[in-house]
Amino acid sequence: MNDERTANLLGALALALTDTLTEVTSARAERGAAAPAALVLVSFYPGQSIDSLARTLGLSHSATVRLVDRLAGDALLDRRDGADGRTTALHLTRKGRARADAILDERGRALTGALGPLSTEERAHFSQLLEKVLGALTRDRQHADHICRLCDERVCPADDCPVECAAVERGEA
Amino acid sequence: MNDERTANLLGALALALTDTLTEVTSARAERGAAAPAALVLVSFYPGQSIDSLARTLGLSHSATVRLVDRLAGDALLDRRDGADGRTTALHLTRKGRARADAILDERGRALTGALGPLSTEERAHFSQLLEKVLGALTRDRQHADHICRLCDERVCPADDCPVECAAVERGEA
DNA sequence: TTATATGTGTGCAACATGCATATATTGAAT
DNA sequence: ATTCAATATATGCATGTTGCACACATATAA
Repeated sequence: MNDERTANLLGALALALTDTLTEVTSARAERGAAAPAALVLVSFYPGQSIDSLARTLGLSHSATVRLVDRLAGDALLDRRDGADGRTTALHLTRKGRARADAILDERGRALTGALGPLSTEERAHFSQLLEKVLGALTRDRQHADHICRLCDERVCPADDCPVECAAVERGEA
Repeated sequence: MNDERTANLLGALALALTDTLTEVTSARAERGAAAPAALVLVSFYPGQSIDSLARTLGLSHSATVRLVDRLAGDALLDRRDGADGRTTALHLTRKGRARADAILDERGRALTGALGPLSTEERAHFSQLLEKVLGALTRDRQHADHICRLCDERVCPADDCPVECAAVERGEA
């Protein structure tokens, strides 16, 4: 077989899917490319600080402050007092939670649709292959969080996630 | 099996790969996210007009004019006279060709690396599954070109490309 | 010849982003 | 207890990419 061609197909699929997902998720939070991920992350990890969010998003601190400004301006999230006097605890509003859910639903719909042409057996095998590739790709904890920044942890819990598991392994070593 | 989880893994992989590929390719043409694709497209389809490039990139016309300005300013491509008096024919300079090659090489390296954990048999199967998903994803000719905007046609010629083939099928219908 | 469509380029404003910096709070060392 | 470095948040500013509206040139059709 031609590995280079397989690699190229993989690249094309990644690009095509990311295009679609960006389109679909950004439509629900029109505040830049990172906005949907921010909502999803705060939804699953409420009380998170801006700095922690910045690291997971892969944005600078100041860019994240501005992003939070915009989302708070849209009444999608609140800044509350953190345990530490310096930190801010981010929480979604009711409206923000609805947006986060919509983002995850649309994303899930698009991705499930992409699996449409595969049979049940093929999907099972595809899943195994995806797990292998994903696990090997993961560099460390922070990278893992970044990769999973748009993941739906309702259907893919952390203890069963190949990316999370790889991060834990790397962390122990 | 859990389809939603498989879908989620697919989304995570697409995101992780696109992050890496964007990083790797943008490092060779630091003129915005679309710059690497522009170089690759002009490399495989020299003489192309700005409008055609804009449609394939999915950018507005004016944004593409500016992108071409920047790339020409970096001496990566030339504007020549087109057959039509209105159109510009885009051609890469020697330097631009070298960049396009570097972009494709780095992209290929990253993607081939991602396939590392798979056995020969697994890669062959993976390839088949990717083809099915990609083909079904393709909407029309223009979408096909957009999906393949960073593809290495040296290793994945159009007559053997599932995306191209799907576009042709759709076009005939 | 006139009207319409197509292709290119520019003025302008909007937007997201990073760097440098200011300020406040925490924790550790003296 | 005081001082100093580290941490967290926020802001001023500059940069870079983008789209819209528009101007202009060229081609095509009526």
